[in-house]
Amino acid sequence: MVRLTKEERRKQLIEAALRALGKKGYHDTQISDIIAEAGVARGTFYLHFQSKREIFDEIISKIFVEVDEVVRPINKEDITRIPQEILGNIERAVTLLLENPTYIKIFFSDAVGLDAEFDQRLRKFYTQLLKAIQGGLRNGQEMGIIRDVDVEILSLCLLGSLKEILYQYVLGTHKPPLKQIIQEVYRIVLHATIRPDLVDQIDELRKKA
Amino acid sequence: MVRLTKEERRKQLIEAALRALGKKGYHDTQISDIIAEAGVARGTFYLHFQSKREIFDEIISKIFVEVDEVVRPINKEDITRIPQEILGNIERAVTLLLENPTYIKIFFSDAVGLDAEFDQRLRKFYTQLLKAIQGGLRNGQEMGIIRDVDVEILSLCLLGSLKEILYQYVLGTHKPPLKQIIQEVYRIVLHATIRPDLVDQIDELRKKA
Amino acid sequence: MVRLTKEERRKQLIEAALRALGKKGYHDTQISDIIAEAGVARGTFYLHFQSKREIFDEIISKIFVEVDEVVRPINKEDITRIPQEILGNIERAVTLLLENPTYIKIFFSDAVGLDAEFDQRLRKFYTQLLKAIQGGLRNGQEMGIIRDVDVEILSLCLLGSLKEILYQYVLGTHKPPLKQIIQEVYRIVLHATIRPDLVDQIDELRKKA
Amino acid sequence: MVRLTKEERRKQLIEAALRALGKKGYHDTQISDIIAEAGVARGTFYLHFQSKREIFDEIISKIFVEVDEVVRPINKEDITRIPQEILGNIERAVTLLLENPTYIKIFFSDAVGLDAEFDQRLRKFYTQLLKAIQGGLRNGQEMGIIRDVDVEILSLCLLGSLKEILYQYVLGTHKPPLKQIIQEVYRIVLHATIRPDLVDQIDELRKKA
DNA sequence: TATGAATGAGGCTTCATTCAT
DNA sequence: TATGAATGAAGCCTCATTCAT
Repeated sequence: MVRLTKEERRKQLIEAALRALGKKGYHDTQISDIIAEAGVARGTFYLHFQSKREIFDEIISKIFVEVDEVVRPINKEDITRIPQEILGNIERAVTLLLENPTYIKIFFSDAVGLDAEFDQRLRKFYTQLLKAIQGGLRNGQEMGIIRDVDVEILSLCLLGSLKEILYQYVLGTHKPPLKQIIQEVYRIVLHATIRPDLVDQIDELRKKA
Repeated sequence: MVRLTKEERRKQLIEAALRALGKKGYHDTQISDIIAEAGVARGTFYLHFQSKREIFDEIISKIFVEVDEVVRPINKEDITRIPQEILGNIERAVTLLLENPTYIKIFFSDAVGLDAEFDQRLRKFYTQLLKAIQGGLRNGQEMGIIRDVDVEILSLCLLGSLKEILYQYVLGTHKPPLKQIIQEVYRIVLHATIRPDLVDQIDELRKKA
Repeated sequence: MVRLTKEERRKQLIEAALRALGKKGYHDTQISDIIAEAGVARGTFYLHFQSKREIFDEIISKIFVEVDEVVRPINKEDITRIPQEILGNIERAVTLLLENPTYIKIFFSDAVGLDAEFDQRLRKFYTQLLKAIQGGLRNGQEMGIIRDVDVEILSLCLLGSLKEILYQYVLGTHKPPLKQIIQEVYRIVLHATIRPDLVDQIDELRKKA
Repeated sequence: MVRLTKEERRKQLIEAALRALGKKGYHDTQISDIIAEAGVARGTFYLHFQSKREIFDEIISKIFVEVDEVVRPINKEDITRIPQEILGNIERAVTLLLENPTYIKIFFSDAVGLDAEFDQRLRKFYTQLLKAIQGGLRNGQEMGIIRDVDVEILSLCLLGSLKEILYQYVLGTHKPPLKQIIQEVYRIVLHATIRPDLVDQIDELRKKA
């Protein structure tokens, strides 16, 4: 019988749950899996979490927080730095997710349809993300950089593209080096969004930075 | 007690299951839901399907078939018709899915992570779809129409964009008219893929058609 | 596998639960006991009752109803018949309870403290019973038959006496013939309540009847 | 961490358990409740009691002892003092119980049906009590004071009356002042037991004393 | 073919008790 | 003596599947 402090055990259980979730997905992950992964007795789990649901909530929140920490607001003062900053956000987010493939699995599949309450949290998260993207795009349009395009649909495309790449990455279908992914995504985004005649010019900015 | 032929009953059960699935998702759909929806006794279900899993498989297959039927191979002989044909494929697929939102729900959430066997089927489906898209893109590159871009990543972007739009559509977040969706997607795809200097030219082709 | 109609099985389960309750009391009666007693699988229980609590509620209600059916309102028109009618009520109630000793066990011990909701039902039942007794006593006082005594306390004494006799009967401590119990209780009640100088006179009335 | 002697801690735990029991009843009182009430760690409890059952036994014994200490044997030499002594016993017992409502709760509800062993202790206690009452009654019959009545049933009535009054008192249904309760009970007992023609005479004795 | 009562493995959670510190 | 983390048996309930009618 190994004794840890409450805090340590809690953390360990969350990590164990994350591993279990990664292996089996939410619906097939049982308390048994989590405690086996943690090497702990059944009762110990309930010493730290009131229910299976609670630990899952904790995990979701944890992921939200980590993603939030990594995505920084774009400083729109200095136009020349905008591409770089967008790129930085994408890079940091993608890196975080690729380093924690389970996060992707949870976000993109398990969680959806989990239950009403969670669906709402997830939807809210995406809605905010989309709002942010849309804001950026509209801003670009006002500045005359972004093409005349339905901003809402374009934002969905950007989000969907990223999600799909990550998802397939996790599935192992396609695993190019991280740098390359970012690079390509950036270029695609560029073409999809920037006024055709400005693409080269903008890209120059980035290369300099 | 209504007596139907085996085939009729089977079909009726599949439709009932589809409705139930649409309401609750795979994991929360119980046999009880299906038979309630079908207005049939418990035993009757097992007269037609060996297990819950089997009817689900059937449904998946059904969806695959329908999607397959709607996506037609592009005739590459006549270059001028290519955009139109691609557009046609997208339109037909999108229409099918939007008319059967449950299909989307199943594909994009429930099914993922269902279990190893299903995951493989789904992956295979997507792999084929991606292969087709990639083929088209490479073709376009050879012909000098498509930009010099990582075809694999671009194909993921296209797929992801479409999925995301459909998914958000189902969630009800964003519900523009079908025509507009197709239109915008097409334009985004165009810019994302076509050599910038050819965009206008190509678009002309489509308008004529 | 024996098949009964839903109604039959339900009834059988209630009877089984009643037996189990009689043997072990509420807190120690497990679903296992009930289904063992009924010779039925675990799932079968839940086909008929949503929870352990539900079947217990059902049983309580059943007992309430049976007791209610047996206790008839006293007709105060004909004074000479009042003693006889009271006696009849007591006799029928006592007979019912002695024939179903489990009822007594449940009422007098298991049930008390079960939980807030049930406690309230039980309390309400007793309150009504006490009200009825008190009404009878006050009536008697107005007619000059019943001694000048605190009616509320006297009613508690009457109720408590009866409960105790029944309870000890069930425990097996003291098991005189039913007739004798009724007889003695009546006489005790008589002396405890009736104006001393009228006792003999009143008792004559009963003997005639 | 306050350090107490073994004896002090034990006493403190018993008091805490008594409070917990009073709030929730035996079946719903958990070790957690007791230690929370005592402000002590889980392990500490088991340092002093081997099991939940043990502390409960201790409590029961404690109550038995206290009741025993309060009920004094009747001195039958001086007939004139008998009513007073009986009254004194009742008064002291009732006072003790009303000052410790938990005792009543435990005795009259929780405990009953607890388990075979405890049931036996309780039954033995009551049997002794009843024997004592019966002894007194028979004595009175020999002396020609008590009516010709079934002593066993009468003793049950007396016990039951007292129990019911106390129980309803605890429930809060009826809370007259203590003095009045004793008074009324005495009068009821008097009429229920004493030869009708002696009632007044006997009551005089008490008033003088 | 149709019914719906019956089954029982399996999951979640509780809580008295133990044990390392 | 005191702590509180850890244990695991045992109970409740669900639900896919079976089977007698």
